[in-house]
Formats: sequence, structure tokens, C-alpha cells
Amino acid sequence: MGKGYSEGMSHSSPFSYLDAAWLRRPATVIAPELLGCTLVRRFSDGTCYRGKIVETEAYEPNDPACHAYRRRTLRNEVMFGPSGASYVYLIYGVYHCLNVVTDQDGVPSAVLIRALDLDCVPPWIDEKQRVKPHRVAAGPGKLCRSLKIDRSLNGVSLTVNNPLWLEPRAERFQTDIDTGAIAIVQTTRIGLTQGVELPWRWYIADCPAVSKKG
DNA sequence: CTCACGATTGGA
DNA sequence: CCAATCGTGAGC
Repeated sequence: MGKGYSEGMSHSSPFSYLDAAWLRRPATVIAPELLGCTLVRRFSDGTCYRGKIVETEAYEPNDPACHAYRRRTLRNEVMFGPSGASYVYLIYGVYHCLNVVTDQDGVPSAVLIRALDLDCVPPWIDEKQRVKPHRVAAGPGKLCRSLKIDRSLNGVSLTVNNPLWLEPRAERFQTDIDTGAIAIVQTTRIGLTQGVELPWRWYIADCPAVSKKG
């Protein structure tokens, strides 16, 4: 079995990242493949925080739960654009959610990043959250809060040294997937009122950083 | 132009 | 179980 990540990476390590070509496929294909990959958050001072993606959901055209289901609007604009951009929106007037825009230009689709296993807890995280470090980014809203992701990052290109980008699976993680040492679970999405039956949520089994339910 | 509601979360 | 909190967009 091959690595599965040679395509779409602009260069070999250490500066490789998941580029627009790699992301130019259906969200339901990308979502499970993003598990084990790394989300990097880079601040203007150069500081970077990394988190392993442990839970994702796919949103596609003709999917009633997709923000772009009805029509193109100001908010969902970026979902209609080319792959490799971020789609960040405000939910319940309180939290932000981060998506990765996927598929061909003109095909509105995205993968929601629902949970991360952070490499370290950022200093601005309050004492209360620190008690359970691997729960700090367990959930799409918490994830954005932990990495200071808001709508100012909507539509940014996910390329190295930008505020956000994605890095491929570590070799060890891929091996563990191939041997079955690590299992991926597929189930229905969370918190929806439409498209509830579609099994488009994926997460790493037995991972403490995965958001509740399922 | 209005207003009901949401891909959530944490506290009662 | 329920409130917080506000941008969005469907419908009038």
C-alpha cells in the first residue's frame, strides 16, 4: 500500500502541506483522509500551534445541511470557490467553526474540522480548561477558540506561512491506519436538523480529543 | 425590512 | 434542560 499523500503535496518534507490539488476532491473523500493530518495555526509574530485532526464532517452540494444548499450568498461565497481556502463562520452568535474548502471550483463543498489533539495548550487558555488538556479543542467551537480562529480568517489560502495550513499524516500514523492499530469510525453528523441521516462524520476511535456523542 | 434560528457550549 | 448572543437569509 502506498503512502497516499504523494499527490498534491507541493514539495517533500519538511515544508510539505496539503495543497489545493490534494483538496480538489469530494468532501466525503477528503474528510476521512484529513484524520491524523495536522492543522497549523501561525500568528503574525511567527508563533505556531499545531493540532492533530481527530474528527471531521463533510458538507456537499445537494446536502440539505450544507450552508450552500440553497444558493450562493455572501456568507457561503468561499465554499463555491476553489479548494484550499478556509471557510470560517459564526454559529449561535458565540462560536466560530473552521472548514476546509474542497472539490472543484464552482462545486460548493467543505470539510468541517470538529476536533484537534493540540501539541500544547496555548497560554491564553484559562485554568479551568487546562484541567483536561486534550479536551481544549474537542469540538468545532472550542477548537476555534483555542487557536484564535474567527471570521477574519474566512477565505484565507491554506498555504505554508499563512495563518492556517494543513500538513499530511505522519508516517507512523499512516502505518497504524494500514495495520489497523488505529481505527476510523464513520457515523452521522452532529447538531443538524436536516440531512441527519447522512453518515458523513468521521473520527479516530478511542481518541480522548474527539467531541462528545457518536 | 424583519425576525426566527443555527454545522455549539457550558452551566443549572 | 436551557440560555447566551448575533449574523444571516428566507420570507413577507
